[in-house]
Amino acid sequence: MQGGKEAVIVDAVMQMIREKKLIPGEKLPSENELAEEFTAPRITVRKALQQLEARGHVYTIKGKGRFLKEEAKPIHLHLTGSESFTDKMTEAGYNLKTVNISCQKEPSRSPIYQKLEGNVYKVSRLRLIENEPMAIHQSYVSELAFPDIDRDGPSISSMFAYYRKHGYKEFTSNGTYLCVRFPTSEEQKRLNCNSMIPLIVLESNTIDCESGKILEFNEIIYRSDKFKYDMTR
Amino acid sequence: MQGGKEAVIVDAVMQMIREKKLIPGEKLPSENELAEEFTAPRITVRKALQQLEARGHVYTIKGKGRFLKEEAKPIHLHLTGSESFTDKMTEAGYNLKTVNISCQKEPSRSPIYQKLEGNVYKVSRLRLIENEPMAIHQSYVSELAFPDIDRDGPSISSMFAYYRKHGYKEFTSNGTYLCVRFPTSEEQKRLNCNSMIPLIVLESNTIDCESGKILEFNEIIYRSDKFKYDMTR
DNA sequence: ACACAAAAACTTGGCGCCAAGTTACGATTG
DNA sequence: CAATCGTAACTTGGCGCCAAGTTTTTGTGT
Repeated sequence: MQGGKEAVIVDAVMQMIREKKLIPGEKLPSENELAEEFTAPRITVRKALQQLEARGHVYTIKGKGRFLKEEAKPIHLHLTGSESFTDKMTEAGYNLKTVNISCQKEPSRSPIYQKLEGNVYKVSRLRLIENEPMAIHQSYVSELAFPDIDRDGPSISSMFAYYRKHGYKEFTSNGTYLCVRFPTSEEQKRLNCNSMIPLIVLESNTIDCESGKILEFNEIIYRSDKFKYDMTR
Repeated sequence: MQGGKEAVIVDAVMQMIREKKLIPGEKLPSENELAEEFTAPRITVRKALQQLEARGHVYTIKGKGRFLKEEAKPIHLHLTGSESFTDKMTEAGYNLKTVNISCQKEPSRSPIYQKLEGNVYKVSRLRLIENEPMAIHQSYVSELAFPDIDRDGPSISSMFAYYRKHGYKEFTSNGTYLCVRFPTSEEQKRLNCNSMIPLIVLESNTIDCESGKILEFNEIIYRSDKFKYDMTR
């Protein structure tokens, strides 16, 4: 895989973007122009530009050219507080909406069965801010703990509210891990993002403070480009 | 940009990897085989496979095929403690080495001049664990605070040691932000990674506890795939 | 029957050219 | 002179085929 020239072209365009030499909506140089400028075959230029598009920086109109995308101002998100995502966004004045995507029984091969017993259901919710999909919240809940989860799950929007309805009042967690990965095609559709927008995934759990009982394991999947992640304690 | 089939193929191969249907070193199906299986043009398959390669999952040998890369076991890294990276790794028993990459004066257009006065030098160090490049640490230091930074910078491996030599004893910071971005071609070389390995960048500063003086602004650039990031407080 | 060389079949990589869409320019018409 | 239409020049997108490397099969000689 010939990466040298392609990387140089990607670097050069990224620098143009960073230094504001290109403004959002502005047309990028054409493939032919860049091929000449960098003394590279057109296919190499195309690969570089397609990489930029996959990363979400650029959109393409056939016959017209490629244009720099407008980038939204990232939303400040405190990653290390104990407040829920909902509370954080609401307090900051954002219009937050939650849409339940699905409630599905996990297949028996799923690694969740190394952590939870009984039939485990994955409840997935899409979080939208100002009507734009920003994050996916997924909770893994056992039927042993919540026998009606299969029936209730498809209409749950807040897991905390659901747990409160079952008598749990205060919640904590005993560990949170962060990883970065790329969206599946399904996630691309849900989050309206390109194939190479990295997702920040926080894996954690929810524990009832009083009994120490694990209520769920969860994953919060954020678009990495939509938030400014504050790690300050 | 035709993304549908490409994304489906990427998903399918990623699933094969996740479910251990492919073991490291094993050969992937050829472009022609996948083109037939997914009823897609060969160029679409190639794009999908090249995406997997750019993400670091696959390596290619021309004439032979594509093979699944061995993935190292991620190193546990506590992101929210106050210990230095060096202390964390050393305490965990890893063989950590630091190589000074460069010390360069920041160009006048640099955004660092909105935060620091005087000539600012960027001191870059490469952090290797078991001789494998894992992270880049970059400190932005002003000549006003450290008049000899230009001369001393190229041989600095520990900023904390340098500050201690100047009489500073205890350090804190007043904020840390996390973002995810892709490596420049230079970073790809330094970190020995492909173009689409996301980097986790922690931006912070170092403050002298006693005087409250800002000693530096810094960025720690981690390969996102090499660590298991523990966010637990 | 075995060993070696050549050819065929397979693999990924690259390129030229045509396909499909848009814009600009020149010619024609009212 | 302005408006409209057709053509050329430009744009990105896709495909067939050849390039370059590897492996397998076939043919030949001992």
